[in-house]
Amino acid sequence: MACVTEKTKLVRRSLCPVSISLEVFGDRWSLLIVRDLMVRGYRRFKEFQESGEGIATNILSDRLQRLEASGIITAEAEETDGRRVNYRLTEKGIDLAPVLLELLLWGARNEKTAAPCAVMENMAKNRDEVLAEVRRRWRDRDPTPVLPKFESDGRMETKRRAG
Amino acid sequence: MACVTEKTKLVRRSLCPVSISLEVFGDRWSLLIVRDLMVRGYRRFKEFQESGEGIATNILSDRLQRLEASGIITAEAEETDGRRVNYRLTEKGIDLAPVLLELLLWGARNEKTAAPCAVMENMAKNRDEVLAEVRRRWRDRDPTPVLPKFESDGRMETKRRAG
DNA sequence: TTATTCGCTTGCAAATTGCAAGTTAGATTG
DNA sequence: CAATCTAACTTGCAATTTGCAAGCGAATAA
Repeated sequence: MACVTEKTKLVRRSLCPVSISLEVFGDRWSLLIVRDLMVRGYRRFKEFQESGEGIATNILSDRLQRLEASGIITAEAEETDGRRVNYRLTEKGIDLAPVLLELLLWGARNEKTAAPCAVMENMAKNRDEVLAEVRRRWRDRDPTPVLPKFESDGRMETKRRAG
Repeated sequence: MACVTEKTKLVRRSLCPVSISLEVFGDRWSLLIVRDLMVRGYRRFKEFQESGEGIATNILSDRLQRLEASGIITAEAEETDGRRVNYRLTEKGIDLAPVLLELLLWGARNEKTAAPCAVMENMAKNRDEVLAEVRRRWRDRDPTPVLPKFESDGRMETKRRAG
């Protein structure tokens, strides 16, 4: 029982790979950031912030740090502008491509989204090609989006307390 | 702007399939429950509760309800014992098998887990067969685990506040 | 030098999770 | 039949995390 000099708490968990994976990114924001890096070609804080998902800056900052600590991304200041930080997926991070692709396909098939059906079906039929292309763009540092950004239709879903 | 008679709040989100998927199960507990149904053959509240992940009963209950509301699982009282509720993945739920499999493989490859490497490599090489088997067991209501339960090694990772 | 931009950080409120005890209904036991 | 046990939650409250919006400090532009 090591007594560590950090704020800590008793943690109980299994060593199942799914469980371990979910400890790394078992929250919605982390995988959305990975998506933005992998699929949309985003690199910078401001881009993630404006991704259309409504992430708060403190959460974004926290998640970027966690992803970096987990070895999924790296952060590097731009040489021409020291204020700018460019984030990039690591090999470990790009290895999440199949997870992201399956999430994408599941969502497109089972929920209402703005993704064109034909595009999704094509991706489902050509998983290997898609994954290879994602990896090529990552290797070549090509920021071209794999898919466009599917905006919300501008209508906000509002809910209100009864009464 | 529909005014609903429920507790609600302004929600802003994109219509990207990944984002939508993560709204359904972008928390660690939901996917762990799906794993237990899909991989371990669990059906009952008590089984999930005792899965070794340390889920609190209120969270378990809440997540089961949400998964049911999302159409991912169904809940049915047992005929021989009306206290018992059997949960089962729907077609929509079993369609998450590729997501779970990729999570499993990513975890096994990139993190320290208790999964035997040979088993994981074999699964990675035979994704289609694995997915077919998972679906067959689901269709036949065969609760045989696809994989054993990877226990924590009995040692609890404890942390304590400084001082 | 002032103004703008970038990537955070901060203070506080709201929401969610976690803990452990409690409740209710169904089943079993004696 | 009453007492006891079991299954699936529910509850009250504390701890933690998320969300909002303003603020900060460093780098760059004008």
